[in-house]
Amino acid sequence: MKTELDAARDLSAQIAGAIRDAIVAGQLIVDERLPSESELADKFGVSRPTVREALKRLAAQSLIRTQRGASGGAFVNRLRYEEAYGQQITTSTLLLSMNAVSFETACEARYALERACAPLAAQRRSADHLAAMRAEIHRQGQPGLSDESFCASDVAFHRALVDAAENPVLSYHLAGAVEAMQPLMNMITFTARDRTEIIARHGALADALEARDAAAAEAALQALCAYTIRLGRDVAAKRTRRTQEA
Amino acid sequence: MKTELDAARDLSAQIAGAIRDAIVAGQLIVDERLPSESELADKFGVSRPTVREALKRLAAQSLIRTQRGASGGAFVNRLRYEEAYGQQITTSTLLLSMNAVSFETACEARYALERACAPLAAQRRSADHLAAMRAEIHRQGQPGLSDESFCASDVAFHRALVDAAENPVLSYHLAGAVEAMQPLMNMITFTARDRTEIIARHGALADALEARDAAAAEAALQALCAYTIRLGRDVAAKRTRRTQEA
DNA sequence: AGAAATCATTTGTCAGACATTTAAATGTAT
DNA sequence: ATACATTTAAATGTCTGACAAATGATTTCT
Repeated sequence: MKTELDAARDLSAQIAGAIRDAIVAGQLIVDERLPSESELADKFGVSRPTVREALKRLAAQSLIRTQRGASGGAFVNRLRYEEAYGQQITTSTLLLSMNAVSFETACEARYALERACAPLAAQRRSADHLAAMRAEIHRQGQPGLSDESFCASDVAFHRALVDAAENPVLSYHLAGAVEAMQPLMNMITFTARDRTEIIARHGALADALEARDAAAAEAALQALCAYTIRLGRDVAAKRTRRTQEA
Repeated sequence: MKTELDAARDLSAQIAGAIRDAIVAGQLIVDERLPSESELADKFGVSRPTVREALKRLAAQSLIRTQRGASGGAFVNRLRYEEAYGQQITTSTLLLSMNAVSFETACEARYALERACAPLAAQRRSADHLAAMRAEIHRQGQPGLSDESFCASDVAFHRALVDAAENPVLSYHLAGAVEAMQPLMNMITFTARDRTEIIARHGALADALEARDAAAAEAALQALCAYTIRLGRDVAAKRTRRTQEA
């Protein structure tokens, strides 16, 4: 039934797959202890190092955690949003850098996704969310702020927007999209005028949420998207010109 | 600088982290070969099994691939969308099941995200995308279709919608959201009337895309979302009633 | 009874060996 | 000289056995 597919894979990959399937299928529930490495080795007919490699694969995906000592072992891990965020961000970042995704494509995706949050955020935003956004806007206006810090604050601002939608599933999916943009954004040099423009848009967005005006929020995001893509185009154009000169 | 954080982790986790950082930072480029396991063992001052565990961790995240034989070894893997999809879907599915996310929350997130695709899909949809959607609609209308197949077709329909936006980054982020809903959807029993209703909405959505009418597409999605959440509520209500009876 | 010491279990790590795969080098025959 | 077969070397895959370290349970001593 499975030998055709499995034959091509390492034993540790097969074992990891079998255990993962059991977890996904709910045969192993959260916090349940797996058999010890020796027992697993016997069960699968392999040596302990092979079992360990399989377990490390699962640990890398946060599917299990291990504990040493008596009554230790490998336990099915409750996948928390915070852990999933990290992996999601790493994967998204690498996807962008390794596949030479254009700034425009990534930017379009990011703002499209944020736009999805706008109506919910307008409806549910708390005073805390608004305060967080205003704080970042203030930060972005401070003189002497490095481009990198400006980008970091931009990310924090947008994450506050996403969190304002009060939907953890949405926050999870957007974490990657928002954070993965940061390396791309860091390639942009923001002039004082650029910053003023962006800060104004952020202000408009915060105002819209405060007024619970979904349409205005979407419009602000749309404008922000267009402006950011324009900035990206300028950078690309400058680089092309420089390359041609050289 | 790092010893405080590293001290708590296994050697294999530290080594995997070091290599991962090098990949993310671009110090190791795609298709570049890592030193052999023996060389890595020397370099990090650990044994080969420990290095292997570290490499398996990275392999589990598709960051590297290994090849046997002469001139084999571990190579930095180009993270492809297809591979990333799979991990994304597994993670999303587990996040939903392990954190007892309500059907409503997941559904809301999914449709909010799809709504983000609607304007782009309306603008860029090709004849192929439309054909794929129509085909799934036709499939959904066939008598004798199991609930499971109906759900699978629903997923295929929505993925066609997402792909119609012609933005791979968007497709990637939505893959998890759409696919992870399937197990939750499978818990619903669709009556003939439910199906008729859903198929009508799907038809309206396809019509809107064909007419390149973004607003109509968003409206259709909104309606579909509301209807699906209602179905979920009914199921939950029935289950509660049954539990109380018992 | 309470604290200390011991024990048993389990993961973490190491060393060395052999099996298997694969590409390159070598040799051979046409 | 080219084409094919053979050998070789390098690398990963796997196994065995061992010891270290952590940790909860047990026993012992006060």
